[in-house]
Amino acid sequence: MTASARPGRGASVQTVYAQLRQAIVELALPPGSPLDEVRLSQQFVMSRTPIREALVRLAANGLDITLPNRSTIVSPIDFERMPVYFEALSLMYRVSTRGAAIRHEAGDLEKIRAHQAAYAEAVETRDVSAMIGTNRDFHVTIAEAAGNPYFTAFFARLLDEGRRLLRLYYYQPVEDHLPRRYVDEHEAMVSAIEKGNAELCDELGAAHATQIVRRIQDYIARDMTSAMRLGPARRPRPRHSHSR
Amino acid sequence: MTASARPGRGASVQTVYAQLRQAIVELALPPGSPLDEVRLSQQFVMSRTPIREALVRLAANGLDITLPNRSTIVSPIDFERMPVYFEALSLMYRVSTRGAAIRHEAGDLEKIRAHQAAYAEAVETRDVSAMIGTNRDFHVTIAEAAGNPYFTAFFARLLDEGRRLLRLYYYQPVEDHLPRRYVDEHEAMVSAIEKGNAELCDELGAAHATQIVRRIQDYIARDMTSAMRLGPARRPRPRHSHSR
DNA sequence: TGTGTGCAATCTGTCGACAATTTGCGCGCA
DNA sequence: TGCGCGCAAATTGTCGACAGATTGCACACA
Repeated sequence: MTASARPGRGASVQTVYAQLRQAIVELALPPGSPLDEVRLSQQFVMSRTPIREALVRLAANGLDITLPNRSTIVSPIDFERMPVYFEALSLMYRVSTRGAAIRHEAGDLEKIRAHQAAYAEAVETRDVSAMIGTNRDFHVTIAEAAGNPYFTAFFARLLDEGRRLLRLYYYQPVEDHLPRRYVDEHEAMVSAIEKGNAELCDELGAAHATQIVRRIQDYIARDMTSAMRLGPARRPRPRHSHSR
Repeated sequence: MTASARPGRGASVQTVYAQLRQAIVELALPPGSPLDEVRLSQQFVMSRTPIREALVRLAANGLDITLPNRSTIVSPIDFERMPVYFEALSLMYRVSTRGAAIRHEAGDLEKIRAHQAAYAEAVETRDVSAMIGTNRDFHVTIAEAAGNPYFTAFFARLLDEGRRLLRLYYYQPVEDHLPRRYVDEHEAMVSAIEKGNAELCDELGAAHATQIVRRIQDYIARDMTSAMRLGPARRPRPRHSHSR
């Protein structure tokens, strides 16, 4: 989030956009926190104009919300939306994997396998940040192999929003056998794509999504029970107060 | 596209955005035409700043493309993308109609029927512009009834992009029996939604999309044969030169 | 006459400043 | 002490201007 070397003409907006995006999806900027234009124009050493443009582009991707005549804020995580979020995610898992099975071309599998290897390594080294990032890249690359830019863009947007959820819940207890299970599921997907088995890909995508949903439900449930043990007077989890 | 009454603080951007969007989807601004900031700031009577912000937001919705250090242009229609476009559109027809069958609530059907009636009237009066607009509203309202904002936003974006295609091909010969057929198909969809028959909705959505694809394919084929009759020396359709 | 170079016009990217709106605080009043 | 009003600070929306980049034209040259 700190200012780096001053970029050339035209690159300022992209710099700000990329850095803010990174900070948002990695929760360095927590949901609901204000994005003050003057403060940002001081942190990055530039005028408010490119800052504003970056904020508008972030808003278009759903990463922040512009309150008219008030400060724009990092998009809150609306937990009520989680069911429909996973509905969308599940469908895109299925569609992208299925499409990749049917339409993947020479070289696609190599790229997919490369991301898969990176993910497996992140699991081995227990690098949570790398796990989340490489997992996203893995699925985006599959979507690209499916050759439908409309789906790819939509899926990438969903996955980015999902990275924030994953940071909150998914990989919290790193001492866990489940990430390895996902490595296996990914392997099965790659294998099915290579064989061109669309139906199997569809099933694997749906199962993968189901797995993730159940996983997060478990964490939320554990979360609430552990919070309840603290007594009824305290709010369940103050950290979630920014949702809405 | 002309300047209207000067709006208040904060409304300028929305005004420019809405007007440009309208002009683009209705092909008043043809694909590939440049969106000059200074010219626009003269047409609307305001500074370049709100113009730029509107252009950025349009770019985020895929309606224009910003060429660095050059003028931004209205997004070209890439005819090579049409197959994958219809793949995406077809899926969203199915998902939104299916979802509406399962999750529609009180009052949703009334809104859907209102749009359907407006569409039917547009067909009767042979108002092409109204047909395209009401058709979009009809499907967006179904998507809203399905209650998944992720799908709704994606679908709306696809339908807006589709409005340009429709203007180019779909409703060109107004003397046609097919629009009435779509009225019937819409009726069937509403009925299936009301009954909560998700599987039937899925099939109707897929059939609706297939119908539209075949229709446009017919027009393109007719287009090319009629162009070929002009002789081999002339390019098939100069109007398509802006694609890519 | 065709081609390469250089200049001028045009347009975008960025900046600093002003105006309008919102927000928070302090004050008066019951 | 609690509540409402009004002012001041802070922040956004908009503006005009300057600098850098690109494009097109004119001109020189072969």
